[in-house]
Amino acid sequence: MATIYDVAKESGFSVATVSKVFNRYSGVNDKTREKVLITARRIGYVPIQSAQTLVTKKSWLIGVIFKEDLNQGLIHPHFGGVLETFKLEMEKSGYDIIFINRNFSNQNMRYLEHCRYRNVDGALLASSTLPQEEALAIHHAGIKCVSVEKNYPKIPTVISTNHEGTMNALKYLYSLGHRRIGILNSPIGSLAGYERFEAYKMFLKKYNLPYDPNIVSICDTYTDEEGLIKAKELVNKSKNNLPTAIFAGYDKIAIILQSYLISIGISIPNDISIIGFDDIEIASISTPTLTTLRQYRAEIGRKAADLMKRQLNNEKIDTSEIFRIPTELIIRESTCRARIIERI
Amino acid sequence: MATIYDVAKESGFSVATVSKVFNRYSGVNDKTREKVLITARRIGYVPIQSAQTLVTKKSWLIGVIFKEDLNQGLIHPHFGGVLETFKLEMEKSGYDIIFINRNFSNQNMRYLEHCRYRNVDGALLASSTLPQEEALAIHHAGIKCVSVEKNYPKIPTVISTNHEGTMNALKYLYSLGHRRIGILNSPIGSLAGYERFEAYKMFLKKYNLPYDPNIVSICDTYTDEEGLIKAKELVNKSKNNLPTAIFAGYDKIAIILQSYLISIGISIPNDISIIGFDDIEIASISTPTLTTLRQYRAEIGRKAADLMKRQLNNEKIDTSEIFRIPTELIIRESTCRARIIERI
DNA sequence: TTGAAAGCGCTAACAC
DNA sequence: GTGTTAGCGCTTTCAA
Repeated sequence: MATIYDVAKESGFSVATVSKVFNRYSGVNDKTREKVLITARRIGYVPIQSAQTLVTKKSWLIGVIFKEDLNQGLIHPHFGGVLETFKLEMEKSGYDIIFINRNFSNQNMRYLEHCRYRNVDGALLASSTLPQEEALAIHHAGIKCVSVEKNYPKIPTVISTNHEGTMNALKYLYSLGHRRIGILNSPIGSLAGYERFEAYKMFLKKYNLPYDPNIVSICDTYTDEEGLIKAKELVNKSKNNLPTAIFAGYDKIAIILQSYLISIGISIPNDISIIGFDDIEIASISTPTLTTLRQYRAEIGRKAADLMKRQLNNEKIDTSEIFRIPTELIIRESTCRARIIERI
Repeated sequence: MATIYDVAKESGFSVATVSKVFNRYSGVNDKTREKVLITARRIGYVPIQSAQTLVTKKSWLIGVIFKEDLNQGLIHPHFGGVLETFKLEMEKSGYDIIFINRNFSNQNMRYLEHCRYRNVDGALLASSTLPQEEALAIHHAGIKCVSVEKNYPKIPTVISTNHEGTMNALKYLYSLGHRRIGILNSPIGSLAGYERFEAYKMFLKKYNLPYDPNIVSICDTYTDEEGLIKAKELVNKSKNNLPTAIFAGYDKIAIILQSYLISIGISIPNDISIIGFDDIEIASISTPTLTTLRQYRAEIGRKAADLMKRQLNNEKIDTSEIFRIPTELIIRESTCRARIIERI
């Protein structure tokens, strides 16, 4: 492979000059620059990143810490969508994306080790299981962080308006006449799950509706199996007095719930209305199609990339509040007006 | 950050010895090894990959060239699935995954340039639009390649048994009494599309059925819009004599076709049976659920990783034939016995 | 505007 | 078994 020395020799200038050309320094004669560039192209010179990194300490690499219960990884409909736009935006500025994992060694702090091993300039935290301690260690190592999942002190977070979204969903159900609204929620260990559940409780208070544990089920993990178990649990607990509507913490679980209810002879939405959260592709294809809160994944990814770039340019970022991306209520077939009988 | 010199100084040995310890050389005293390791852990030493790469020319990085019409990127249900397992398997052996893109400069051979810039040891070719010329340039640069999309000379390819799968699908339809079977195919520029279409034609010949261009539509791209256009075209061309069954080149387009047919009052499967290819998640959720050929994406990813690792270990790989992963016919609701009336 | 040279952190002869 | 040392390909003072 051609090195900077080859370009220097061939063009008749020194390596210092060639380096300056490639790093867009000002103090280079235009003719010199042109000659160097032509020579470089002719002999197929490409600067080697590892050599650059060694001296500049800048790798142009962004680590992605991306791991959840499901091990769905890249195909995860929500995070995969966020990541796609984040990646595109970072690539525009010359950064490449690399996945950080825990295979690196057998100690703790493995994510941090992996980050240092690869010298990443920044890290996108998109793991529902990354402990605060590890996140902060990465931050303190001088690696610029942005989170799109949990909220860590001093690290900017980009996430949907879970509270408002959930409120809107519940108000919509209320407007349809529903007064007995259950919840099948995502794990409250995740920020999204926590905020949605808090919104649920606040809604009940605000509208003077009783909190009935018999129509509340909360998952501990995001697996399909657990989703089904909790869906059944919810039905069993309330079988003498089923809710007329159920808010499901995310679309996947809404679909699981819907299928289960249909399988035991409950009609959706006539007997029970269902509302999800995410608006993943399946939501518009399932039967009935799912009323849900759309998350703007591309917007989240774009905002995260923006915050990342600004930090990489050493701008100060306000980390005192979470950056929110609005959600939108998408009304489809899984919700309808509560039957009058319910209100007697 | 602690360097190898710090470890050397602190432990009382030389950098050469420390290096040997970290590279698992044999000629190191056990006690020495232990002391070095303890010191390294104590001061938080992590070897810097860019320094290692500079001297060893090995980056432990695998580039993924992953791009298709749809720009779905990571969320692409087929390639995303393949990539996920590939990534996991490569990570087990110490390799990290990096995405190679064309933003690198403004010339041709941009993928190759990006590969060299990052010094990748191998490249997974998963792009439906990567020209042979560029693929071979990467191969000739000494970068180990595996393809999971197109077939390039001298580069091992892992792909599903498209021919047998399509044959099985069509035979199944035949066994249900269908004699007028249409096809709404993926672009034949892709290997998958080509092989499936060839299998279709061979099936007709084998079963002595006429080839009728009125029930054949082939997409030029993988976009949803094009899918719908070609679906309509197929129906329009054959509206006086509709097929009783249609083989769709991939699940997404099968769903689009199905929705369209239902929207114009055609009943699935009673009027027309539909069969897809992929078995993506939606296939089991759509209404009716989709009969389809399951592709074992994890198997493809695993086999690709295996071939990659073997090349990285300088094993010779037989590239004379394509490595095939079997498909499986998954029978669901979108297919049924042809009505007798059709056979009169 | 250009060039000489030191050094980034590591590996791998080679010498001891 | 262990240590010395010359690079790997690049950037960046500093001097010319």
